[in-house]
Amino acid sequence: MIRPDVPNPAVRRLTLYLRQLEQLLAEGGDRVSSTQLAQSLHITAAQVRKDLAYFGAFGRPGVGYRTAPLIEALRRILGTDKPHNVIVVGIGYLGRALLRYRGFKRKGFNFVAAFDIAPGKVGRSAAGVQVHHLRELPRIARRHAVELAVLAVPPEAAQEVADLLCDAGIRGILNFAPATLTTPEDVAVDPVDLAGHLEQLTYLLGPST
Amino acid sequence: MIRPDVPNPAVRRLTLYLRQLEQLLAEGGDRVSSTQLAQSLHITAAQVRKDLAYFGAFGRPGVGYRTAPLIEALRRILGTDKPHNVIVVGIGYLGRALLRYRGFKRKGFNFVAAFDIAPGKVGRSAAGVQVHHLRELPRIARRHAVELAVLAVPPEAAQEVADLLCDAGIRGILNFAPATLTTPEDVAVDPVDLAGHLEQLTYLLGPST
DNA sequence: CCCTGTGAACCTGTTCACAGCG
DNA sequence: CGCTGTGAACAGGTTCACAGGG
Repeated sequence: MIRPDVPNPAVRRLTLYLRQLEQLLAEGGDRVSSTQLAQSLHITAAQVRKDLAYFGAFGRPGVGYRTAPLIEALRRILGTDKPHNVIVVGIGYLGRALLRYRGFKRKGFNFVAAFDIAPGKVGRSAAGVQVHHLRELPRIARRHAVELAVLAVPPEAAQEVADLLCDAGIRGILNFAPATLTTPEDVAVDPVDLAGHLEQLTYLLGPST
Repeated sequence: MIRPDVPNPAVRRLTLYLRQLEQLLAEGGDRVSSTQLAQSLHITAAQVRKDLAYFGAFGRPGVGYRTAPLIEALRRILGTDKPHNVIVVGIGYLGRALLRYRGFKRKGFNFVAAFDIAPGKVGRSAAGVQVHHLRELPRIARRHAVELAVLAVPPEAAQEVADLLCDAGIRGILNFAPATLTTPEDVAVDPVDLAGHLEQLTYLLGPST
């Protein structure tokens, strides 16, 4: 199955559509129009239609989209129709919070192992997940066929760990370390720079106000 | 001082330039070329030059950019040359981890108060910050002239709390709740959907591989 | 008549290529 | 000669506007 050429921003919005649809379904709405969806997300209706149309004709003219089937379709497209095994590397406060974050499990992400190098952490468990020494990573990642990793280590260690993850067959890295990672073509990195996000907001506060 | 019309992606990259420059300075490099900067961030040199040129002529032809002054300039542009008071609303695991996250303090963000509604949390302190009842928010936010808030509450409560924040004079919200917020024009929202980010990665894993 | 799907027009942001300065 | 700053060319995404189906 060949992936059609879809703009990256459109894929990011798919997540938002899915979220909105799930809420809508919970409230008993079994149909939506692109206009409704657009308004609740503060974007245009044409945008919604075009984004969805990249992946198929899910709606019916004159009617709109049926909520439940569209949810299912979006989950299949995004890959969250099946559960995924995930590992976390770096068990500081952030790593622990992420292990406990319920939004992940709700989407079918299961943490199967955690990794660190601090003697005080290795061998214990965090949020019900066993913490292993980093050197065990290749073995354990392969055993559980893990494809996704969450990286929450200090920036100095990030690249080194990323290399290890790539060697261990990981295909996607959610990177919380404020560092730019270099990975092979076939390993995706999604960077989340927490301090950077706050910095964007201070920019918007305006000059010297 | 009127802000020139700068593309949003360019502002986001400013954060990356700053990060790279700080690392470079720590390693003793007192000059950089757009090419070096570009390579370390996996973008083009023209991009770097154009982004910086939106804000002024910081470099010298034939030489490049001087690290220290450029860092200073970027901090001033982004608004992190001065410290900022920040509050956190929602003291779950994520909220607590964010209170402890060192990357914030390193950029001059100081948490002056935390808020929740759970009786077991209110009145205690988390990560050295006092946890108040949500109803105290307006008073405390105003007293400390707080402009920025981190929102880490359940999605159902997000909009309600956002309204409260806006009324309390907050100018920017870093939103970790998976919900789209509606705010007045002059209040900026930067959404960080953690589960959404992992979902982007599963999309990239490809269909049924 | 309402609402989708879509080519075409438009716009924003990126890359190119070069003039000009140290 | 090296490297910046920048207008001009280009590319990628968004919005428009309408044809066509329920």
